[in-house]
Amino acid sequence: MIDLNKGKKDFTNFLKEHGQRLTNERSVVLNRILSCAGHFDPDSLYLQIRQTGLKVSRASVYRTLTLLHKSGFISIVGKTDKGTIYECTYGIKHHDHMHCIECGKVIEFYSDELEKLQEKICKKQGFEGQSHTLEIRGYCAQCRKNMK
Amino acid sequence: MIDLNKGKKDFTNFLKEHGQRLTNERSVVLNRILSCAGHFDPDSLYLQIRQTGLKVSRASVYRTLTLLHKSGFISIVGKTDKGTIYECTYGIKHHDHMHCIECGKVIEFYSDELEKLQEKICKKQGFEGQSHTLEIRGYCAQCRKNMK
DNA sequence: TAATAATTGAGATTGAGTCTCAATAACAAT
DNA sequence: ATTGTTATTGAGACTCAATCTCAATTATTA
Repeated sequence: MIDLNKGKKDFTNFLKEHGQRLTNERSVVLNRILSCAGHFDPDSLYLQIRQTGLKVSRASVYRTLTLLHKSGFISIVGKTDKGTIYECTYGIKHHDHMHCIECGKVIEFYSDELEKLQEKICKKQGFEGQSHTLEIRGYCAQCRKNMK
Repeated sequence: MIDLNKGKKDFTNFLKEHGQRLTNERSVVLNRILSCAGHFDPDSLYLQIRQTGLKVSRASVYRTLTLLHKSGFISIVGKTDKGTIYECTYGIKHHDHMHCIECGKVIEFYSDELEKLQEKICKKQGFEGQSHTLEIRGYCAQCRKNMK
């Protein structure tokens, strides 16, 4: 379970470092995101917040998402015709994915060696990596067996 | 160098399989994409085509890009405030991407070490990798400089 | 050549996301 | 606490990439 208070504190610190303030509106958005892990898009988030009776404008939701993105609390998973899809990455252990083309199974994996190699590659370019997405598509062990 | 004729033939085949036709407009767009490798966005592509004196409407450019995407000739690298960024993947050697959160710049890179490590990781899982996508998000050298 | 079906283009339309700016809220200093 | 300073908010206007419309056009099939 994610520690809401720690989240709030960490976000406040990030804001302070940039001469910005933790307002009620930002707090509302942050809480909503931390408490319902998973993917979301800005407009749905806005509607959800409004449904709970809280008042945060669309503009503020968008502005807060930009801040949360820059601070690394959330990351962009992709963009669809319904808009940007974000996911909460705060307090979530990073992992990558293998995706079986045959059966659709998704295997999560983590490799420290891989992480370090990526860092090394970034450094070479003067690039400061914040997050990444790696998806390997292919055939899982089970499906490979079945093919033979 | 990319074989324009082979490209045309392959695209025609794809279209035929879907009961569609290779028109002059589609041909113009295809040629433009195959002959200038690299990243591009739909509107710039449209303007480039118009500059050469050829007449293809914006709508057709967008429609053709959708087709080329579905047929695997091009793939989406990312989205910026200037629109979707595509890249030609037909006959192009594989590479991965770094995406600057600040300015939207996309840096291509290739690391043999990385490819081999991924293979090794797959093997451990009994997974047979066919293709992959890696996007590292963060800040490019230029933007990091500007931040200071 | 005629019939059929896909395609085009100009401009209207959509919709995610941004911007404006006066009103308001948070913070720092006294 | 009060005041001054500065960041933030919200409603709605605005932007602009992308899609849709539909009559005119073009490619294919019979």
